[in-house]
Amino acid sequence: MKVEKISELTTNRLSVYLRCLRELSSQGVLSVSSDELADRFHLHSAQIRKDLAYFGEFGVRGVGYYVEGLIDHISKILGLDREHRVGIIGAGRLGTALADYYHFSHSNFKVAALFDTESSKIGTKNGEATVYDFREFSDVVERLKIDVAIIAVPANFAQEVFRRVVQAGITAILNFAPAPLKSEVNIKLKTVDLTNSLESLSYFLAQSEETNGAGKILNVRAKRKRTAAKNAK
Amino acid sequence: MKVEKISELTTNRLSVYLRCLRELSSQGVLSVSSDELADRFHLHSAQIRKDLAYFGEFGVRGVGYYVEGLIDHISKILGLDREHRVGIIGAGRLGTALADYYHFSHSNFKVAALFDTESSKIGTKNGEATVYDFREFSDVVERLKIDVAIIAVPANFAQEVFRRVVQAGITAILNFAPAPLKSEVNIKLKTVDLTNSLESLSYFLAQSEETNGAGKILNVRAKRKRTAAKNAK
DNA sequence: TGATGTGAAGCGGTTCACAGCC
DNA sequence: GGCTGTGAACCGCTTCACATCA
Repeated sequence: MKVEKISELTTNRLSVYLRCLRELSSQGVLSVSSDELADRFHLHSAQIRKDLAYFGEFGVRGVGYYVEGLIDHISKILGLDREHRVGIIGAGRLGTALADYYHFSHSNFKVAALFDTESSKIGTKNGEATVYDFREFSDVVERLKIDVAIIAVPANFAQEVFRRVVQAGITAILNFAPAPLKSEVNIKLKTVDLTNSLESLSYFLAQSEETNGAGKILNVRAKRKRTAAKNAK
Repeated sequence: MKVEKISELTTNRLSVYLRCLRELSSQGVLSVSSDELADRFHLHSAQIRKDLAYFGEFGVRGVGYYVEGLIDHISKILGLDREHRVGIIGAGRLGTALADYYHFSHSNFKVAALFDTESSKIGTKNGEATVYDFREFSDVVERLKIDVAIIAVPANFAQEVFRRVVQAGITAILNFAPAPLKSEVNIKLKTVDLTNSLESLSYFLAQSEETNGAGKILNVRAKRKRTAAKNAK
């Protein structure tokens, strides 16, 4: 075990391992080797061993990892042994859908409140969570002990919402707005860009068309200079 | 310009650049340097130049990049110069929310259809898209010329849905089910794991508690061996 | 014997630094 | 002079290979 900085790639994988281990547990499996885990999600066994070894010696040589014990360890490492309370800013379609999604994914994340500025939405219920006025964000955060924020507002509001969220003392933020938020130290900001995800699929489609279809990729170098010059208008 | 394999990290960034360039364009900005772009989203300027240089010499030395021209180039590279037609499998809360989201993000992705197996949902409208019976997936895909699929079903159905989607000839798939899908060559599968995203925030919170609070990180090595042994039960 | 834990090697992506060009 | 395009250096993550231990 080292006292190195743990990469986010590692913690992401821990969360994936955990899901798998829970399934194994429900199937009554007692122990599992890194090799077995590796081919569930197509990863390398050494990677799994390294990820786990950062945090301690959880395995037993010649045997593997005991499923129940490992679940406990990973849960504790990820801080999933205690409940987190989530506030979702933006009670539009996306915000309410996320509220639902997380509500039913019976995890340690409880959606405690939604926030919006539109008066027609304020006061409505969404499952068990009420929609509050975003102008009272700080107060509600304190009262409901919210420690995680999800931003689900249009891009042009995102930076301002982010500022207010940080101001209210929230340090962990999941952002769904397609905006390049300027973050700060000691604030964990994670952006999920739904448009981006589709566009990168589009690139793949464009590539396979080119290779299946007529022209080979990028044999157009000569043209480029002219194009750039022309763009000057 | 090289004829190397382009990393997905690069294409993701291209999509981010594109959004920024469109904004600049709407502000009437004519040209922009890699340095200016770099501090919009806090990136390194060399990175931006490299990303672009993979595809051609779009810049002008001493000047920068012409905004309009670069928008055209990136759009073409990402295949956003033509429309894509999306089918969403799973007409639950998440599926319909995504349908809405993509419908209003006036991009080149048109949600052409949703799919479900629940008879109460089949035939209903969702914005402009109808919910079809998933059992007729292949037919509808062909008829509506769908080329991108979004999987928004519970985890336990995901692998089977994935199989059917591939069978119908779809090669680009965005998956929201928290399941480790086994993919194939020539199929582009991208998974967005909403639970995962929150759990990695949780790790961050757990860390900052430890450092702010009592114990320093991981001074518990000695305990570990005992714990592992005990887990054997 | 069989699987872990881990230095060392390998690899891919980012940053540096500067030649080349406008 | 200023900014791009790019080889070289750098850095961090992944994979290898093997000593270690139940």
